[in-house]
Amino acid sequence: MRPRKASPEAELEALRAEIRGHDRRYYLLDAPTVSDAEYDALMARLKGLEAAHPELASADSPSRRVSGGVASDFKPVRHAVPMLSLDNSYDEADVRAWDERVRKNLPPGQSPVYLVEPKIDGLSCALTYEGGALVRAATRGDGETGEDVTANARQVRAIPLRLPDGAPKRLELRGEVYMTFADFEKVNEDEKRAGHEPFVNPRNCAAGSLRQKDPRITASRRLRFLAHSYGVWEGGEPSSHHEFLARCRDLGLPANRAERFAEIDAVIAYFARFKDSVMPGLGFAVDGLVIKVDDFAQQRRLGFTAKSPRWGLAFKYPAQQATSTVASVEFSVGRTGTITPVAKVKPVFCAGVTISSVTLHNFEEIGRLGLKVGDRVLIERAGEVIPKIVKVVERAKRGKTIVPPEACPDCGSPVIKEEGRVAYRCDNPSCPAQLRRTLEHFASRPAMDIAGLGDSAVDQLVARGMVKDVADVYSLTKEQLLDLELFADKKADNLLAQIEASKTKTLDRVLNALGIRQVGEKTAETLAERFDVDGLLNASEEDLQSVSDVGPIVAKSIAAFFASGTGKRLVRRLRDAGLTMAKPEKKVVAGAPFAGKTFVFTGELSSFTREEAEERVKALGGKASGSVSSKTSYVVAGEAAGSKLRKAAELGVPVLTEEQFKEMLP
DNA sequence: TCGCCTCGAGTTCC
DNA sequence: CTCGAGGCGA
Repeated sequence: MRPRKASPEAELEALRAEIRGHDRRYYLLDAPTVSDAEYDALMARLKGLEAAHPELASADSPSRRVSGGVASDFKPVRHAVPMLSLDNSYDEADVRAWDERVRKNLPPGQSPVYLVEPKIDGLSCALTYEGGALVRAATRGDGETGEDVTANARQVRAIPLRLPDGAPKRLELRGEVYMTFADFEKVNEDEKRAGHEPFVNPRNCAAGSLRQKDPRITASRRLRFLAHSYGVWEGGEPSSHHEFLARCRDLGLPANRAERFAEIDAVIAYFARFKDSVMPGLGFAVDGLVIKVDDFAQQRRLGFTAKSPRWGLAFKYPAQQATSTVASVEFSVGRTGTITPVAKVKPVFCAGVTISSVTLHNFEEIGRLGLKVGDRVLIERAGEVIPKIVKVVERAKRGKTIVPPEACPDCGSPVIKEEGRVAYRCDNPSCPAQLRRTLEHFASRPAMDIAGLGDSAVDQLVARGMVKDVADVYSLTKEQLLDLELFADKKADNLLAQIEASKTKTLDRVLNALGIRQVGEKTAETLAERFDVDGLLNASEEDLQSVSDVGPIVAKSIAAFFASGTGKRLVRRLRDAGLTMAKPEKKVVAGAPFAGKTFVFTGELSSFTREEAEERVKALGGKASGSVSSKTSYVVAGEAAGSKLRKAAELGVPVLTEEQFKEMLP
C-alpha cells in the first residue's frame, strides 16, 4: 500500500510504477492482479494528482495513454529500413525446398538452426524508441512507407511508453498489434448495441481500432502487441533471433513465443502439432508459423531476393475464408417440416474442401445479412467444419430478393409460420421429404442403428411406396429389396439382419428414434429411466413433468404423441413386429468415481469414439454434455479440437488430453 | 423475470 | 458446429 503522507512527487512515482506493473501483468504475463475497476480507480487517482501538480507531469506517464487528445491524422512515415514481408508457402514440399536452398547458400559445414514463431493474424507495426522513450509508432503500409499512429499506439497498454535502463540508444521494434477473440467479441457486442456494423474478424477490428481518430476509442479496445523483429538496434545488438526475443523480455517488451529446431522435419511436425494442441489455447488468431534462420550472421549471408528475405518463410495454414457468388437459394425440408434456406454458391475452395452449398439457417439470418441472389459473399468454415456466410462483400446490381416459399418444395402443401417462431414449416404430416428425414433419423446410429438404411436406400424405399412410416421397415422382405437397384443378394441380407438386430434396442433409443417433437437423445434417456411403454401411453402431462428437464411444453408434446391415433398405432405395430423396448440397464460402477462431474469431449479421440467415451463417463456416475459452461468439470480434447477449447480457456475449465482422461479411468 | 445451461434440430464435405 | 428455444435456479 502507498504511504498516505508521502510527498506528491513520491506518491506520483509510486502510482505510475504500480500502474506500469499492472499493465505488465495484464498483457505481458496475462495474469492481472486487480480488476478493471480497481485499475480505473488507480488511473483516476493518478490523473487527479497530475492535474493538481502540473509541474510534475511526465511524457511517459501511463496517464498519457488516456489523454483524450486527437490523434495525428496518420501522416505518412518512411521506414528507416523497409518492412519486407516473408514469402508464403502452404505445403510441405515448398518448405523442404526452401530448407534446401538455405542449406545450399550457407558456407560448407554450417547448418541452420530454425526459430519458429506463431504468425499472428494482426497488423504489423514499427515502434521507435529513442533513449528508451517511445517516440513514434507506424503501421507497415506498403513496406516502404506507413502511417503515423503514435497517439493511438500510446493507448495500447502492452506497448511500454518507456524502456528500463540498459535499453538500446535507438530501437525500431517490429511486431504485431492484434486482439484476442474474447475482446473482439466484446467490442462487437458493443458495436451492435450502438447500431454499428460489427467487425468481420479480430484482425479488421484491431486495424480499425488502431486507426481511430479518437484515441480514447483505441484505448477502449484492449489491443495487444507482440514483438517479432526489429529494423534498427543501436547499442549492444543481439546476434541471433532467440537472443533478440530474450532481450525484449528483459526490457519488458512482450515478445512472440518461439521454438528452435535443427531439422526441417521437426519444424513440419511442429506445424501439425501446433494447430491442434497449441493454437486453440492461445485465444487469438494465428494463420501459420514463421520460420527463420536463428543466427543473424547466417541471415546476413543469405540476404534478400527482390521481394523478401531468403532467411525466412511463412508456413501458412489453408485460408479459412473465401469469397464466392450466390447462384441460387434452395429450400430443404427437415424431419419436423422445418424449411431451411440453403444458398448454392459458385464452388470455391476453402479450408481444404470445395464448398458449393451453405446453410442460411432461417429467414431472419437472410435479413440480417441483407442477402440477395447474385451477391458476392464472404464464406468461412465455422469451427473449420460447417460453412457459413459471414457477410455480403459486393451487392449484385439486380439481386433477386429471397422470399420464403409459399408451397413446400417437396410436396407442394402450403407453408405456414407459427406465431413467435423464426422457422417456416411444411404442415403436411405425410410429406415425403419429412418421411425420408424421419426414416433416416430412425435408422441413425444414436437411434435404432440400422447401418444399411442410409439416405439412398431411404430415398428408393419411399419413392417406391414400400415404406410409409417407420413401422413398415419391419415388414420389408428380401424380394422387395432385390427389386430395388441398390440391393444385390448380400446387401439385402445384411440390411434385413440389421433390421432384425434393431428389434432388441432399448426403450431410450426407440423413444429417440420415434422423433417425437422436443424429445431427443437425452430426454429419451431420462424418460426411459422412469417409464416403460405402457407408462408412457397412460401418462398425463403432470406425470411427465415430474421428470427433470421436462416442462409444460415438452410434456404436452409427449402426451399428444401417445394420445394420438398415429402414435398409439405406431407403438402397437412396433410391438407386434417384435420390438422389445426394454428398459435400459443402468450400469453404474460401484463407488461412481465421476459422480457430480460433467465432461465435455471435443475433437477426435484415438482410442475410442466420442460416444464410447461418454458411455464410460456415464457408467462411472458422471455426466457428458455437449457444451462448455462454468458447470463443466473437464474438457477432454482430442485431435483437431475446436472452439470448445477456447471457451474452456475463457472460463478457466481444466482441459485434459486423451491420455490424462484415460488415466482417470479405473 | 432474467440469465444461464442444455437440448434439439438442421447442416457440409468426402 | 451453431442457432433457437425450453427448463430451471437465483
